[in-house]
Amino acid sequence: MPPELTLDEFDPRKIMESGQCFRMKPLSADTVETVAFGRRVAVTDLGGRRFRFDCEPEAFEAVWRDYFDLDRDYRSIAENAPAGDAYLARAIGHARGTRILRQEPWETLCGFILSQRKHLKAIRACVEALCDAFGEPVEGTRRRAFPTPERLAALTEGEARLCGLGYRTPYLLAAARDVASGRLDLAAMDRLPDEELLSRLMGVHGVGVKVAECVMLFGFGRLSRAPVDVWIRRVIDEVYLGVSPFEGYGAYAGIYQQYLFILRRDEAAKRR
DNA sequence: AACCAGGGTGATG
DNA sequence: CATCACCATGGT
Repeated sequence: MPPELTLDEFDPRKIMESGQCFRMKPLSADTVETVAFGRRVAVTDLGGRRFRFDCEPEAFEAVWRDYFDLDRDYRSIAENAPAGDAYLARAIGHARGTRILRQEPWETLCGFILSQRKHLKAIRACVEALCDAFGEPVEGTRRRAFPTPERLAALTEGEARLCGLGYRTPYLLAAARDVASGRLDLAAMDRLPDEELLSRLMGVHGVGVKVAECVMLFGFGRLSRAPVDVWIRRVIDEVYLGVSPFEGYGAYAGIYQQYLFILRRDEAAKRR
């Protein structure tokens, strides 16, 4: 019996379009599918805040409950947003239902290394190409897992480049070698304080502040981190007059950042 | 068909 | 430290 439950402030389709993950895709009007942790799940919106997770109950408890951050009270996070911040209030209204996924650090690191100077669609395409070419099979789907560090570390630059990575190819291989060699122990880094985690991640060739912050937020569950990308830079400049508001946003600054990002990006898209 | 994309690096003031 | 050209491909 696939788990069914009632969830507040949960919108899988919005999460899919949020830009924090690159492998979620629609199966139908009310169902999305993703692959992570070597498993596959399909989430169906049944209406009335009811959702079905198409997976084994053990997998739901072992992986997906945590992955989708289902035990966090996003309603109270929205209600406790900094007062007197009209733009943030609008962003919360617009992006409501988006949660911060707890993704695998390795895949998150690679995904955001590849994300630089790419649209969401293009990131998805090259991540999926990497998985198709070098990932292990996953039960219950024809899609494949994200390739292991060892697998990618063994590739030549020419092989990897076939997946459309462009000039990011050496960056990805550098990350793979760091992790495969043990020089970068992602599992152990889970316990590091924020500043040390940040500097370790930035030690990878091709990883700067922005990518490292994204990995912290989306791959290590550091919800206070607020990556500054081009969209957030515009929000800071246009709305907050050049002064970053994130220092005052507290432990969930990363969640508010995500809402601001989505609003600003979607507003720009509407203008075209 | 130009133009730009959830940036980073290395070289120069 | 601030700035800047350049990076390789794919989408629009």
